[in-house]
Amino acid sequence: MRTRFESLPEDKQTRIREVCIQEFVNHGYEQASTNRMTERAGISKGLLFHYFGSKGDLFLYLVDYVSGYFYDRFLAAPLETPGDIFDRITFWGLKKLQMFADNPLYYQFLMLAFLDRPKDLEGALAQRYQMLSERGYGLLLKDLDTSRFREDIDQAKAVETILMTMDGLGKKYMELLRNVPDRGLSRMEEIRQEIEEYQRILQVGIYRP
Amino acid sequence: MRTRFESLPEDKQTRIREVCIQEFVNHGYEQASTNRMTERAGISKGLLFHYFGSKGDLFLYLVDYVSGYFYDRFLAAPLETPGDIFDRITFWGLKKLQMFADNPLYYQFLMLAFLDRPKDLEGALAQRYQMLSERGYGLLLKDLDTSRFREDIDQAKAVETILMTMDGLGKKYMELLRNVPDRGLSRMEEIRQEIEEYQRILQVGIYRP
Amino acid sequence: MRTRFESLPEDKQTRIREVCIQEFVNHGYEQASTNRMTERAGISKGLLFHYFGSKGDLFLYLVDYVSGYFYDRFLAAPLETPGDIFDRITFWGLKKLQMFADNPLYYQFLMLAFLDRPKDLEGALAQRYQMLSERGYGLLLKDLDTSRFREDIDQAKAVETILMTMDGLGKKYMELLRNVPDRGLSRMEEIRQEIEEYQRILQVGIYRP
Amino acid sequence: MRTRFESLPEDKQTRIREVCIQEFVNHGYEQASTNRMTERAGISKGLLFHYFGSKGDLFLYLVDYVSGYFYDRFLAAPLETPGDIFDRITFWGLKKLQMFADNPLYYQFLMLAFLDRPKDLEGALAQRYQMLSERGYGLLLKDLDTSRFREDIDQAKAVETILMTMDGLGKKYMELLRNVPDRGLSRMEEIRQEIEEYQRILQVGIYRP
DNA sequence: GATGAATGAGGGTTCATTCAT
DNA sequence: AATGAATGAACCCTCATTCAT
Repeated sequence: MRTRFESLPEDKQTRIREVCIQEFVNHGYEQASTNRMTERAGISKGLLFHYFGSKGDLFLYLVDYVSGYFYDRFLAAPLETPGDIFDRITFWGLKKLQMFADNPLYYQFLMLAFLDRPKDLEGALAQRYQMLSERGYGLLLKDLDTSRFREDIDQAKAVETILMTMDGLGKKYMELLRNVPDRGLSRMEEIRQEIEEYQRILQVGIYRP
Repeated sequence: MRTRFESLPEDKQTRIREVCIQEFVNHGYEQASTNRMTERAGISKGLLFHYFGSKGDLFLYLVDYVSGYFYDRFLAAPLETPGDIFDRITFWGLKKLQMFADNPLYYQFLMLAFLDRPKDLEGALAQRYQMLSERGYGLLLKDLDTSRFREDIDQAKAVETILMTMDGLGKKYMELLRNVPDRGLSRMEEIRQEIEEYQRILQVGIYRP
Repeated sequence: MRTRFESLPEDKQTRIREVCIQEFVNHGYEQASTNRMTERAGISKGLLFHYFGSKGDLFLYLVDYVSGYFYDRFLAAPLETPGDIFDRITFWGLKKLQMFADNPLYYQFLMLAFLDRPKDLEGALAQRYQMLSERGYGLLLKDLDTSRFREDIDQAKAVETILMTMDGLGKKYMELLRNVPDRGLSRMEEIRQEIEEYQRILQVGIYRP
Repeated sequence: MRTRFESLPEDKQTRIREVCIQEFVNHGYEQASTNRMTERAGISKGLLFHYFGSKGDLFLYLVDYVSGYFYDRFLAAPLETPGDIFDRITFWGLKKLQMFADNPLYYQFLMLAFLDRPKDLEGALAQRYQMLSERGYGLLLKDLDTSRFREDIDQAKAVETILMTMDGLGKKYMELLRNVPDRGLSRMEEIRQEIEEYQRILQVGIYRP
């Protein structure tokens, strides 16, 4: 069942979406102004509410749209990476980088929506986050092969160490891409090598045996 | 040179500060209302502006105050921890936990100020963050003893791996403290042991030799 | 000459009418929303205006429809009640009760239209009220037989005393029916007896001779 | 404890009150516009809310003010009318007429507030109505002397007959005063005589013995 | 120093109505 | 006949800030 908005010509939809996402990313949910949105999109105040009903529903629509956008492009393929946890995480980390590089605006919007959740929409967003997580990150830890792990360490903590390091790396690359976005995916191979060095450090340890 | 505000009786200063910090923490910078602050502090609207000039200046004053508060209590002492990088980081991580446990409201306020920087105050806050960082975290990596590190790994990356893991751990504990604040520092010893297990994993590595 | 609306299939007409009347009764004329009406009736916004031209015209159409509805069922038969003024008024009062019980929604709508007249429609409604009154209530006082009245009292005032008492009673019963609508007409005989007691009091007077 | 508004110069208070009451009487609670009020009172939009907080609170303030106005002038004196129920009711009925004649605008405002209670304020208004009623009308039926009543009629119904007739009369006079307000209290004596004729009719009855 | 009355732009949202399709 | 996108004024209310007292 198409919503009112989705029945619009594609280019108009796109223009309105970009304007609204930009406004949300620039000012945050509460501080974003529907007035500015309509001005910049060149439509009347009333029309935005004709389409979406309320600021909150507009936000949720955009979350769904952007989630779908990334899902189709990056997440739809099942996570069938062979190999151990390091391989899987590399695969997943690079996917996130690709998503960011592909559309930094959209990616920032999702981060805003999922990490700085506006209070009013907490419930609705938590649910969406859950769903999207399960389709991606969540599968990472299923059926994990830890046969090569040392036996004298806490295995759960070992896994968490890997995850924390990779989270930190992800944040670092994201920051870098945000500040020098034009280099985009061109560094991808370079980054992959860097990740591998970090993984090797985790594998063999830092101290001499 | 004392500001107008600092010439007030200490208890009145304190009351006003607590009310304002609470309001900022509860609503964020933009959503915080100076009207509510004056109402709750029991002073007139005009007076707040008489003291601080503007909402932004009030915020910066509070950032400086809270920074000073923590600096005096936790950061002033030089970082003379003996031992290698792991020891230093443990020392630093526990300090952050202590700061949170000592005054969760102030800690949250600083996190708000430094991590979700309000656009208008971006510059002023970045500068303050820089200064505070250098006095604490920054010293961590000075004159680092890496003599026990393996030679076949990238040393800078090894250090960063440690830092990233410890950042992740810090976030985890902070979350825990926020949700179960009454346990407070009582778990400190427990946490120290947990940190050491993580460090051991980093030291010896995850895979069997 | 059939209006556009009246050329519609009967069931569609009915659905639209019920929805609109309900909306007017629930919210009053000004607060009633044509948007909600079209949503609930399952027709487009434009169509309502295609049929009725404006909110005001829609309201007047409904007034006419409901007036006609009651007129056909309850008022068309000439008021040929034999007997004196008391008999006639009893007859008329019971009619009003029947009208309410027959269709409380319609009855409330007419009360809204005629007693809380929306400012914009004041003139048009006053005229309609006049017409409907004359066909019902108005006939009540034509060719009145007052031969049994005392001679030492003002006859016009005596008649008005009866009318005012009966109006008061009517309001009381209406309130009762609204609050306990399911009992509906079942109390009709009981009410008739009550009315007769009031009339007897008026006939013989309150004080001892 | 004076409210913000009550600390204003008396003439400014009066101007604002009259403007707001007029607006409420002209358009009803929901349809009344705070924008129009501030325009006509010559104050800024924000100021009205600075004084009263919300449209609803403004309305309740006005209800209290007008209630107090009438209470001081007409209701404060205890209802010590000697004589029977007819005397009491005459006394009370004339009071209401005086109240209307004294300030028709205020009187209409109270009728609006108490009889067409805005839904949002239902509770607060019901409570105020209760209190005002008890101080006036409510006392009417206390310690009633019905010793001169006939014994063959239902006494409760007899009392109610009187009340209903007088209500009807009250409404009639009110209507008349509204349409010819300039005559005001000048007809008071005339009206008193008319009331007495109605009461005599009720006392002796309409039919010949 | 201290007050709080005063401002007016801007917030999200609803509304009856129009008109190209 | 029927649609629903489109309008823009108006709604109540909040805001940080100013300034005469």
